[in-house]
Amino acid sequence: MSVTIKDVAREVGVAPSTVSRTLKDHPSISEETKERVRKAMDKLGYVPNVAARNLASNLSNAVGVILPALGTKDKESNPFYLEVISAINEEASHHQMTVSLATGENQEELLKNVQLMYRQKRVDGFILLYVREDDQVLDYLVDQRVPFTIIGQPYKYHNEASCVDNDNQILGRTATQYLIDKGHSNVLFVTNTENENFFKERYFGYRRCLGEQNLKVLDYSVLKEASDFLALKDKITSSQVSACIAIDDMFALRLIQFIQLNDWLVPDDISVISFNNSIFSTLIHPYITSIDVNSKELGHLALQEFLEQLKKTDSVKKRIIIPHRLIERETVISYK
Amino acid sequence: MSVTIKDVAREVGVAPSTVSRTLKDHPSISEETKERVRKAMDKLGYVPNVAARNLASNLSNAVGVILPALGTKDKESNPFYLEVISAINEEASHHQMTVSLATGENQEELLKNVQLMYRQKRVDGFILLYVREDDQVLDYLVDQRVPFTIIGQPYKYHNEASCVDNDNQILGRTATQYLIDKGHSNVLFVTNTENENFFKERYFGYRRCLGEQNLKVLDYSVLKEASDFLALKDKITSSQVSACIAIDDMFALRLIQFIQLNDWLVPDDISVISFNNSIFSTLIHPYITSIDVNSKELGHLALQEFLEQLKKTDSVKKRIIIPHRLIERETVISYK
DNA sequence: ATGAAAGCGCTAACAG
DNA sequence: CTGTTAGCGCTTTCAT
Repeated sequence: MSVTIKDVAREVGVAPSTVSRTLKDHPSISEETKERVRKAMDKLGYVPNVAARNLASNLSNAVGVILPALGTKDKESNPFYLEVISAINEEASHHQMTVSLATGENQEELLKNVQLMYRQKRVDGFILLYVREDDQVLDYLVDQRVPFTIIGQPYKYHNEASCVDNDNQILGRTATQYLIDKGHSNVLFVTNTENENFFKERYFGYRRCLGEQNLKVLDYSVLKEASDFLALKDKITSSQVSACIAIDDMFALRLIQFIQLNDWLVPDDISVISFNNSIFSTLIHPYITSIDVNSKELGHLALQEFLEQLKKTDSVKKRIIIPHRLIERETVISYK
Repeated sequence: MSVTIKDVAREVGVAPSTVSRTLKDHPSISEETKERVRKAMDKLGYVPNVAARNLASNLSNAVGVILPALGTKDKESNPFYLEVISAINEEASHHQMTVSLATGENQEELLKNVQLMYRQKRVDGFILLYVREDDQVLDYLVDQRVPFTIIGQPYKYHNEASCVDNDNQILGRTATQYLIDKGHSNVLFVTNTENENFFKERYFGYRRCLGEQNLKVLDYSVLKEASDFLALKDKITSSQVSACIAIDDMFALRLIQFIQLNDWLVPDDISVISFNNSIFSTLIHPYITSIDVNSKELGHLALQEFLEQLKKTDSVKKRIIIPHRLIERETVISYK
């Protein structure tokens, strides 16, 4: 049926192992025979059978990408995930690897799927696209010494987890400093999620930035349910807030709407800056000034780092920081 | 290392083949021994090695999901894809299959990746998440008799392609009829894409619906670049348009913005209805009245249909239609 | 109803 | 530098 390593070997008049070695560019084969083998491969249209290779090498050449147990439609609609997945996939195909997805309706199901994928040897390890506290999936990976890398920063296992991430503290600081530079002195941090690690970090960056410059730092405000409306309005008025930092673009859109509902103008009365630079920031005017987290790069490097982990399981569990980029648009006014 | 079929066989005192047969619930094994084998599997924690299975059976138990060659950030941000992918993945895991992704920066790269995945036997076939004219990928699949099913409706190969889709003509008709029922008689179809099949179908549904009732049918309007602004404004004014059908939610958001820019109110002056019922329809007020295409169901059925194709390659290339659902929100006013 | 045995296509010692 | 060979774990005839 399809061309095998043996066919190629016969064609060239060498042993199958020689062909196999040529495939991996093994140093102990002479350039000359390698060349002859490669020619024959082309001629016969040889393509390695991954199943056979996997069985023999006990590797699957596949990486599992773990999505958060969705639940909320908000999460599933976040363009960030697909962007990162595409990036991982691109990079993976450059390394002759494929990516398989691990999803689940809830944590238990997700864990089950992850375990099965690994035990069936469908994947060599995983890249996690989320971080949460008390994550059984993460526990499993660490416990079983499954190779993995996280996009984000975990709550624990700081020395057992390799991760690729933005420096969210710096992100928070960058946003804050940008507003300060534009002449804002009463800056408020607004969010719809308090538990995510990236929120805590960004908020902390905000606090330190203001604190260091002896400017007024405000406790963050939550805007999630209708009951939060009044509190936020009061806060803005009483603290004479002139600028808000929103936890991400999608939320910023809602925040802007809230501001306008209260007869304030963006950016004339209140400026807004946010994170992610996703499609949401250029959906409607005023376009949102936002900090790009570089999702492509996150994906690419996550895969490369994962490959490192795979090569030597004992390799250092480093933490790779991806730079960001502030995109100026229409939601911040300058007082200088 | 890990438990194999042999270990189980030894434990029970049967031949490996008996264990293998139990795994597939082969009829020629007595229920009694099957039971004993299953017990032993549980006891030893046996998990089949897919690589071995794949090699022996020449099947990979994996399906490739082909994403459109992205290019535009708009496409990559469309939440529809991730929703469908998740749904496919869910269904796949219920059938002991995994999904691998096929992506590419452009058509050529995508084709290359698809071919490689298939020739390396990483996947048994594909599910396509897009449709385009003159698609080399589709040509390849049909030409090489690779099993596949399309989510959407292809331009050609009507008898060689199994597909799962909404009936976009009915969708267009549903939107139109809804507006008519609410007392609108001058309805305009607005889009930012003219080439996609789903646009053509929805627009055709719109035309037929109005035509059959002897109401005024208008040529569709395009709103893509700044140069389209004036034309659209004139059209609305001169044709006394009271309602617009937008090609999807994301676009509807932009359309609404355009309308408001011209000092019209939604829905007081102009009503809007759109398709997809994605996150974009409930992002900002007025929330958009939209037709849900049921992406979960699309994904689930696509996988099931793909499995059919896999079982018997010669099976009928049917076309499965997924029902839709109109979600009433805040962008359509009733004159009745 | 069950067992024996021959592969599936490739890798990786071990020889030479 | 290259060949020989013994598997990797499972499926699947062919016997019994």
